[in-house]
Amino acid sequence: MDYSSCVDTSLDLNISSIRVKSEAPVDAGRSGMAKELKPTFMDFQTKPSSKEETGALVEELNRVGEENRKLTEMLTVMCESYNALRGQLMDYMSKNGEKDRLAPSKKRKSESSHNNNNNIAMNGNSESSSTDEESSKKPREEIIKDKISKAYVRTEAGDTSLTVKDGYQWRKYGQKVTRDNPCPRAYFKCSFAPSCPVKKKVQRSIDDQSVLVATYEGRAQSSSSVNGGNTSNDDKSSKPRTDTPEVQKFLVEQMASSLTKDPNFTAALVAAISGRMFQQNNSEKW
DNA sequence: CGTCTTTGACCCGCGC
DNA sequence: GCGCGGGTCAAAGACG
Repeated sequence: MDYSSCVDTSLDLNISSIRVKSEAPVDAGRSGMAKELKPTFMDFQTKPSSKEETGALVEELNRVGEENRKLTEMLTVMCESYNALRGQLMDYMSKNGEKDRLAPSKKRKSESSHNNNNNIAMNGNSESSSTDEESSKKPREEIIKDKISKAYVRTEAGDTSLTVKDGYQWRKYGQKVTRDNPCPRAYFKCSFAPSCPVKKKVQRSIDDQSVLVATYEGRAQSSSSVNGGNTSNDDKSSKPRTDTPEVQKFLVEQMASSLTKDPNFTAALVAAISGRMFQQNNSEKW
């Protein structure tokens, strides 16, 4: 699931509360839960003050580790649920979007009608169907080539740049002010492979100028992965390899940071966890 | 020195 | 055929 381009990156998944009685320095919040436990554990082993204390700390560590494992499981379940919901939303949007498209505008590019989508959407599937209408006019090769998806990225208030940090290398080759939006639109090509056909357009939303609308155009690979990342589908031919540890780490960090920054998500997570714990306590009692 | 960004000019499709 | 508008090119400058 690649939502790296529709999120911002400032959050830390840090578990400072878990670092019980440890003076281990914070690891810049980048290494994730399991790794952050290590320094604590090492401290316990190298500086045992007494057997009782060590035993208690190890017990605490085990308990925290178990909690960590449960939280991970819950997070996995939530991600799956989120993906399922997202799929349903995409279906719904593609159906509605089709209605909207059929009505107006014979213009070759009808992008403005999609600006009112919410800022978390990356509606690759619905957009890709937009070529159907034009299929009678376009040359065959273009029909095959076109696969469009959008990403909505909220930016900082003072950030005037048209850059979307999606983890990939783009070369800007043009900028244009369009008629329907006073904010300039920037055109990017993949700079990873010169022959790569994938392109990206970035423009601020006319409704909310703190939101960048990134439109990805390019041929999708046949593997329609279920990872929820439409962008990743589009860019496979252009991107650096996504199976490298660096890229995977980057994506994980992006995902974690965006999820934890979203107040709705954290609220839902807290509710889910507390609900789960409550449920668990009850089931243990009964 | 290589890479990236900027920006005016140019190309092309579409509507009138 | 002409004008408009979106998309692309490419020279020049900036930057590391």
